[in-house]
Amino acid sequence: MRAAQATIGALSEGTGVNIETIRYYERIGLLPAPPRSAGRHRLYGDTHRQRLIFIRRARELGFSLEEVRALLGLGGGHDLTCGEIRALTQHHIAAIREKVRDLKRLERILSELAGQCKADKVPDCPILDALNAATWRTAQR
Amino acid sequence: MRAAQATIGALSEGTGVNIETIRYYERIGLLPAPPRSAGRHRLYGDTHRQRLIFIRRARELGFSLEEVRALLGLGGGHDLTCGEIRALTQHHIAAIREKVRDLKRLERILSELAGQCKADKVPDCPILDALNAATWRTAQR
DNA sequence: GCTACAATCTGTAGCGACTACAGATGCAAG
DNA sequence: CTTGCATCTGTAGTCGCTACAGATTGTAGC
Repeated sequence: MRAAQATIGALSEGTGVNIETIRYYERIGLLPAPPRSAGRHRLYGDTHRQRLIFIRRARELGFSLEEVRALLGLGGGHDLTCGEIRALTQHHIAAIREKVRDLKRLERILSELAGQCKADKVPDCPILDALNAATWRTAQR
Repeated sequence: MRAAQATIGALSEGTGVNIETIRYYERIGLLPAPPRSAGRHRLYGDTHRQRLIFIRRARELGFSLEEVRALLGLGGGHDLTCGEIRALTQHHIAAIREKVRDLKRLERILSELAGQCKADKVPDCPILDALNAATWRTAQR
């Protein structure tokens, strides 16, 4: 383990998290405030780096910042049990599946509309027509 | 055609667009300001209703408000050609496909992690373990 | 030591697309 | 006329950052 003391720039470089975002995470209490240099510059150690990487990975998996907060055990005293984390995850999976369904339906509709465009030869645009007439109608939300 | 003059509440009811959202669309110039009653209440006609439904449908298809503005021909004088609209649409389709791919990858990873949870019997949580160790790593963005 | 110049600091405002108030009016039924 | 809902304007909040401005600090070359 090298670099026990990293500046915010080095941490950003090393984790792939934007500098502004790191400060933002500190402000909202996700990342603990690190010690400072004589001139008030932040100096991060390995625990901070690991925590930040954890946050980034959880974000990549689609957890919201509030959920990350819960996963980190910052939510009012007690850590989540494994069962609670599993429930949270499965809730996510369901949401993702629904979103995939929605997007696929959208893609199909848009593809059909685009397919009706005969390369600038038609007088009026079938896509605008569809937006005005809407025989397709997406499901109610 | 009934109800040549609808209040904002009736319009909202009839189109499925929130009252606040209707006022918001007016404020940003997507929906023209309607005439008012003696007491400054908005009174909408059929053209407004049709326009609002057009906006809602375009939004349902994933067009941004700026794109809707373009589709409506509000973007600085000239309307979009059919070819431009088609290009816009196909750009969307590509973006949607990419999002679907990302979400499916996410779903697969989360499902695998959730599957490793053996219903509260294991000592430590495999999901948290994964967030800390991250052998899976999602692709760089 | 001095001078550049880069990095970091704090604080605030902006993004998209709404949503949620507060506090003041208007309107329609009984 | 009163009651109570609808609507009005204006502003602030949401989420997860991102982008400044303007002031300091850290560092490398001379």
